[in-house]
Amino acid sequence: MNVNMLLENLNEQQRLAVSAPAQALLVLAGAGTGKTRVLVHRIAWQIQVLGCSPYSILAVTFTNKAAMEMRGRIESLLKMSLNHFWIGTFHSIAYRLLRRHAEAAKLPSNFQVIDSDDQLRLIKRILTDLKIDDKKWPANKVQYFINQEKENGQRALMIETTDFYQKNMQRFYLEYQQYCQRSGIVDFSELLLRSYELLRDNLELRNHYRQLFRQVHVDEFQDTNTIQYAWLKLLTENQNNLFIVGDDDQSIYSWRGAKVANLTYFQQDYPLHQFIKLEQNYRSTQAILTVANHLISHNQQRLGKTLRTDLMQGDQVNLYAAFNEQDEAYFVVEKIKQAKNEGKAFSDHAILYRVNAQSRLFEERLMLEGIPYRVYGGFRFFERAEIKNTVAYLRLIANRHDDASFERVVNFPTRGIGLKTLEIIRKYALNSQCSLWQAAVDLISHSQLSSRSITPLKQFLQLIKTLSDSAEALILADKIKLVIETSGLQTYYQQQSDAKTENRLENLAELINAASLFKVSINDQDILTELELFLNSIALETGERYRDQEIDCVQLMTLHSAKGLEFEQVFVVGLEDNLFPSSQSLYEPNRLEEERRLFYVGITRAMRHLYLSYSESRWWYGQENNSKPSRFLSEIPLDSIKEVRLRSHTHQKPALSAIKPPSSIETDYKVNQKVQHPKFGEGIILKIEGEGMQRKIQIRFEETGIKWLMLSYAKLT
DNA sequence: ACCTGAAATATTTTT
DNA sequence: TATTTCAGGT
Repeated sequence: MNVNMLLENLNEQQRLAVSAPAQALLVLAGAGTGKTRVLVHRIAWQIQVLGCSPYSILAVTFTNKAAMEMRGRIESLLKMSLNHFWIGTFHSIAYRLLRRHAEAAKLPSNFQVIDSDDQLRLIKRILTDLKIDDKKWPANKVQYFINQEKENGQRALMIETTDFYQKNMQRFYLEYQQYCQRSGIVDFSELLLRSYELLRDNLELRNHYRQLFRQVHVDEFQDTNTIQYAWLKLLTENQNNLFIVGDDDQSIYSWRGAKVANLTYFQQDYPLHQFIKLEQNYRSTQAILTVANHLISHNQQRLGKTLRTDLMQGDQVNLYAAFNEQDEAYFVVEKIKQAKNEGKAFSDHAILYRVNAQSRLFEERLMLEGIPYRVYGGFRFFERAEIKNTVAYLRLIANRHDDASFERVVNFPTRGIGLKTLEIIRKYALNSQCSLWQAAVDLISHSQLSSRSITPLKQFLQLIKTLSDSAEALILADKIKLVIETSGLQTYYQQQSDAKTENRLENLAELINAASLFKVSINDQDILTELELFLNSIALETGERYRDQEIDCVQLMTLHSAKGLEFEQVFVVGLEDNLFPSSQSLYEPNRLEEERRLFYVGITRAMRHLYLSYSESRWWYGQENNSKPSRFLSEIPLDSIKEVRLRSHTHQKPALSAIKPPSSIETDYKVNQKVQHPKFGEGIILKIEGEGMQRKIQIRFEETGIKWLMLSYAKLT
């Protein structure tokens, strides 16, 4: 391997980025411009040419998939195995840091990672213990609040507020925080916050890692949130060695706390950075890029860049107006069949939709035609109830004082331990500040339980004890097998043999399979058992990696999960107002821009052929609704799209004529004027900005507070 | 403890 | 519409 090999087949801009000296660098890379390629070659360059040790390179991504791909590509480029490379998601890197420095992070060495589902359950539990009315203070709102605060770097006691709502939320946050600390539980946002604090408060450690990492790389930087950026800054500030790749036009996670503004902050915080734009697109035809460029130019907040391609014009972008959602699915599947007959593979096709619920129609249609397909996202493997139940048993084996798991399976499968008994155990545990397990043990020995419930409870405790004893000598996969067989789960799922539960045993078998594939990293001098490591790792994984990827099948996914992927032929479906853009984003300019970026992401996934479709009516909430074509369609020049139909529906009215830009509002508004909004109610105008279609208006609503609205869409009276 | 049916509730997007 | 939660009966 020589230097030239790493630089050949790169364009000038890419080459500049790859061969730059170690310094702060921003690569603003449009869709399909070889972003990952640059990152991969850059890392290889540092190892090969600059002589960096693989351990001295940190690369962070947002998904496990991206991390795995990057690792694989570097490995095949360098032809060496880089097992303990610092490549991973923010969460998994944070986990690794905390694992190594648990004590310094003020965590018990056997701390447990919980997923958002577990987090919600825990919050519910805490709220009931506090005797809080869950109608007034819904657990998911509390969860959202806590995570949001953590992602902004705020601990409960750091929040300064006099607001009643916030005060209450703060109290719940504090309770939750204390509970987690007591029981060594770490949720997703805690991983980030805790590892930030670890580096912030620990000069020695911080310096160690600052010296270790010669360069820190971040993929999809536009998706970083406040705490992630703060963490990166701790590692790189004043060293000027942060290498970031991102695209502000593909920022689609602001609802999850991502701050596009971090791109701007980076430019301020690293004044010596180099700035490279990648605008040469290698993925899509001219026709597709024209549509993409036009669409995204409607966004106001952009750093600005335009994609170019040397590829041919290609087929026009197609638009199909379906008369209902079934017709839409029929159309898409027909097109896929046609392409297959012309020699294309099923896996060259992707159907992209706004919400997961839309997948069903396409699945039905594909199934009917006997076409293999794969749905990404949606129900995640490790979130299925049967998996979670098994995991709960495993967790109890690893740690009997895991209350969440205790609650989950103490009476599942049912063994005669009712709510009453459980209530007594909870109360006892709360009073004596001990775990539910300990409470159960104590209550039995003090014989403070009714004779009816004492036997099953004893049996349960005995079951867990026996399980952990006999599991001790077994390998991981066999441990899990033993649990499934002995706990009664297997019998339970065997008895439940309706169509829906049929897969459950298969899923359990898959869990055993996943365990047998699980590899413990040798590197970390861990005190944890293999089981504990496995349990933590599945909290951080979606289970995607254990799936079979060999089969040739049509790809179905949300627009969000399509980011980073590419397909020969792409269908973006359901392009209707209220669905895409979603009804919750229609009236707020920032959210509308994000929806537009989401559409932009969808369009730029296509290499050769792009089909857009909408339906004139759609079943929603069990009702048939007339739908309007998405306003985004009116932002694409008409001559760059071709209207298509199937031969069977020649009577259809032309689709393009239905697409009209929203009528501009003639009424003039003044500051301080009272207005009425269909969704938000009454309010007062605070500010008006912008001209024409881009005119924005700031209103204080009595109910919902201050909001920016797009005047041309706001339907004010 | 568990079953049943009615009523409420939910639909972004994910580590 | 589909799923989940809740109340009331056994």
